Amino acid sequence: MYLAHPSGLKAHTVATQAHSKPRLRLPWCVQAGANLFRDGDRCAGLFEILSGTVRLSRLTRDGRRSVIGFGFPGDILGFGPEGHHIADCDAISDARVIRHRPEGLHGIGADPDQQRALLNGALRQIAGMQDHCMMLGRLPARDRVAAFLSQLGDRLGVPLGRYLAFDLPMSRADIADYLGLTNETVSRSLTELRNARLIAIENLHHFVLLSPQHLTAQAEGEA
Amino acid sequence: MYLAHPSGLKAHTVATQAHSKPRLRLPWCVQAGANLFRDGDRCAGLFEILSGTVRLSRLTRDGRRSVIGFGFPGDILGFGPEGHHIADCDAISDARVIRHRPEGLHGIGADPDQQRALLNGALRQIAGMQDHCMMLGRLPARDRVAAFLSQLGDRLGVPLGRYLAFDLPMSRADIADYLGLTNETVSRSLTELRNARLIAIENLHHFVLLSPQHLTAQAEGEA
DNA sequence: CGTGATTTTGAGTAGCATCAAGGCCTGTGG
DNA sequence: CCACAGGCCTTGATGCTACTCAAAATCACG
Repeated sequence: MYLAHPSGLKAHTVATQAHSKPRLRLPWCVQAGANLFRDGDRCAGLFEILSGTVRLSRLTRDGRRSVIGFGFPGDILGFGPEGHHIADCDAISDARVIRHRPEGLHGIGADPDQQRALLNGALRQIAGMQDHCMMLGRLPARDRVAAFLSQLGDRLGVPLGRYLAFDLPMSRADIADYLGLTNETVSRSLTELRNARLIAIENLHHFVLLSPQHLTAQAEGEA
Repeated sequence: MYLAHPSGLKAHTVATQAHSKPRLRLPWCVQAGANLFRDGDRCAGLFEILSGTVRLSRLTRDGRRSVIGFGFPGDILGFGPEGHHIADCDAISDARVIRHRPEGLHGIGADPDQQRALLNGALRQIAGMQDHCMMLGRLPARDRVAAFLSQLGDRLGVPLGRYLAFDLPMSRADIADYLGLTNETVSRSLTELRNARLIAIENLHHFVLLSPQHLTAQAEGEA
């Protein structure tokens, strides 16, 4: 899978390493803008994000870009089917990552616990992509942006009274390519949500969700 | 995963069953319109499609439907994360299915070969859903329909000279819900492709791809 | 053959993309 | 410290695509 939540996958991976040969390498610092791997590369391992944010993207034949997803601290990502990557992965902000070896995937004597953990992570990942597909197919622009901010709030938000505050590390263009919109439409949707008092934009990359419940409702199409 | 291609997964599953207790049940006939499982049901097994076509769909809170995917002969589908289904599965046409037990997923003494096969299937499935997301986000209606027909041609098509012919078991509404369009737009796109001599529509459910290459090019946005 | 469901076609509209200009931040050099 | 240049981001005007509403045509089934 490409983006797995820590629960389940992370715990198993770490536990596995504790009683076998060290498969853990030292944290590796990646500068903002640097590339972790490219579409078509052979998988050399699994990347666990310790800090920072990375972006998974693919290019269409006509040169346009689609952002598949983002990786935040705690996520594990970096292997595709048949042992090859099928997306580009770049650091959006300075990041620290650990590289794990991919024995669990393609080795002969793979650890069953690890395999089951990986499989569970993959199943969760599929469920998440189904949600994403439903959003792309059914929601109007404003609701997609609301859904995106709502997800980021759940993932990164720190409580601020009844609000949720978080840093938004990616650019408007990244968000647009993730949501299937243009950056102009993303920008317009953000001001719309701000005018509706659902969010506050402290500066370009720091957001506050003023009414997470209403934002979630918006994200589910309950206008 | 939800929809796995036969290569890799099917072979392993069958091989596994050959040397252990019989986990195979007799083929089970499902009438068109009947339900295999529902969103929220506990997973009772994996379904392998022998003949016919099934549809995986989910409902949004406001009652609209999204079609996640279709299952054709050779596909294996039917388990989600945490041991629960997260979609409805219905037979579109009369179908024969075999139900496999889900030991490979959640059992303690799971077969490693089977687990690896399942994981590989899940990874392939994720790759397919990424493609679907890119399509939903970036392609105009006509190209989405072209991509859909092109995929069906690859999967179901029988050569007819330089053409590819196949039965299209699902309704226009199903296609629309799969592609994130309305049935009117699907219909208009089909006539557009017919007028462009890329396809022929013998009757509502029997199609011929007159120029598979051009159709694929269309599907990739190369207008 | 008749009835209801599905599909196709048509007219009008809403929403998003495109094209274009202006504003805001950042970093650099005088 | 200030001026300037180059990105991003926002806002505006316009056109096109696909949705909505509506009706006609075709198909499926009794």
